[in-house]
Amino acid sequence: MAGKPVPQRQHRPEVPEVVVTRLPQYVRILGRLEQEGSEVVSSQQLGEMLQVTPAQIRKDLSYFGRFGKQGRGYSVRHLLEQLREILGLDTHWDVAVVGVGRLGRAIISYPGFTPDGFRLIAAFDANPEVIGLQVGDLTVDSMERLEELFRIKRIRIAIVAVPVTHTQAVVDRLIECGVRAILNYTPTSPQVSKGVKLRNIDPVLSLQSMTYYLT
Amino acid sequence: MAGKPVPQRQHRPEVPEVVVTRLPQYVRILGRLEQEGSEVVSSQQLGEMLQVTPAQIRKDLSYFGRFGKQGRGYSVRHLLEQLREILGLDTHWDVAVVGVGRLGRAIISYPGFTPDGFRLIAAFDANPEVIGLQVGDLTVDSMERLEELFRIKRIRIAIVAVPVTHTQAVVDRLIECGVRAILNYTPTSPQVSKGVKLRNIDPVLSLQSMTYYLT
DNA sequence: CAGAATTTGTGCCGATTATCACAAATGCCT
DNA sequence: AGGCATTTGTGATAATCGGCACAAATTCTG
Repeated sequence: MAGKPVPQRQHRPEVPEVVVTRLPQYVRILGRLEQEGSEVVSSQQLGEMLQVTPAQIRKDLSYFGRFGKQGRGYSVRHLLEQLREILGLDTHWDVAVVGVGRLGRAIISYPGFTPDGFRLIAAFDANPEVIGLQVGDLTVDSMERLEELFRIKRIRIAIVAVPVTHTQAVVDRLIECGVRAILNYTPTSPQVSKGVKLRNIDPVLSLQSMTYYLT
Repeated sequence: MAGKPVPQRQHRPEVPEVVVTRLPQYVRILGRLEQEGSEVVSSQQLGEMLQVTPAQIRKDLSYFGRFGKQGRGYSVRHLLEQLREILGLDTHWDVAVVGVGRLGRAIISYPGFTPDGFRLIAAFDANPEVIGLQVGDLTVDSMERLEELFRIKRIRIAIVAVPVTHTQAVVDRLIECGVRAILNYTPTSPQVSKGVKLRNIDPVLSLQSMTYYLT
């Protein structure tokens, strides 16, 4: 009866998921350093900037190779390049938004995804009043065209911002047509099959866990 | 020289922070169950709904007391009540938003905070074109009134959605006038002093950690 | 060029976190 | 009432994760 929850499959089983979640932060800092013209950086310096121990940074990086030089540190440009490749950020990713309510519109209009290599190329909604609307530089498609377009355009990443009652159904449809990464803005954590990655953006949960410390 | 990163202070040192972050999820599910009229629930059932092991739920709850009944489970209503009290969700919290750009406006208009007991009662921006504007049912105040209003209204929770370059300065000002919990929407992780809680909402980092598994 | 100063990569260990497994308590059924 | 089925709370154990500390490699300094 139980149905013990199965842990999410690891892409490369030897790399813990926590490590993977830290890599983008390294990428971001390195990007900033490169902008500023830094050529070399030590785990010490990175650690101060990110508020983690230098040892952790070195250990994290060691899962993927040996990028540093003893006595010197890491080449900013080289490490950045390597990490971007490891994370698959050396190419552009096509992303579609499902649900174009207030939240969906804000997401589409948010200019922060594009510079990081994520291209919003489609948006879907069930509401006839929204379908056909121009939002940002996207035209909202009907939910009926979802399967068709995801398949044709080979979209692997979706952002979900539908009403909470529809979340699971939408997620199921997305997975069915090849989506492997879902950024979920609804206040639920839908079930996803093995091999599908899910990240929840849930500001209310964040607030509610902080109030504990305010009492 | 290092400056070893100090771990954030624990409110009740014996309760791990991971446990606290799970409690709001329990609250949410229990709320739904109460709505549906369930009177009793077992850790087994809760675990299935949340995709965690029943043992974890029981262990988590055991940090705060003994809420269940052997052979029966937990009273939905009672457990919900207790958890809401533990998290400080039995009262309303006043919250202010700093930064009323596109993102700030979306946050203010988002209807999801209010039902969970968070009242957005003020909004601030530095841009003269935005100050005085009506957003939702708030009027945007000047940044110059920030200290004044936070102090008078005893606001302890702030949502930050300012340009990334201003984040640290704004956070410092907020802490200076008594804010103890910050929900940060900017793509940085500002430094906060001991005793101040910070949660970052950073969808780009989430996307970037998922692409690792798509390669 | 020799010695001092850095800094990496990693084996090892300690801390934290999750899970197991079972005694004790309760409810249910006949 | 008695036996069986459930389910909690928790001590013990296992798995995961973070950090120390040091050899090896490199740079710097005079």
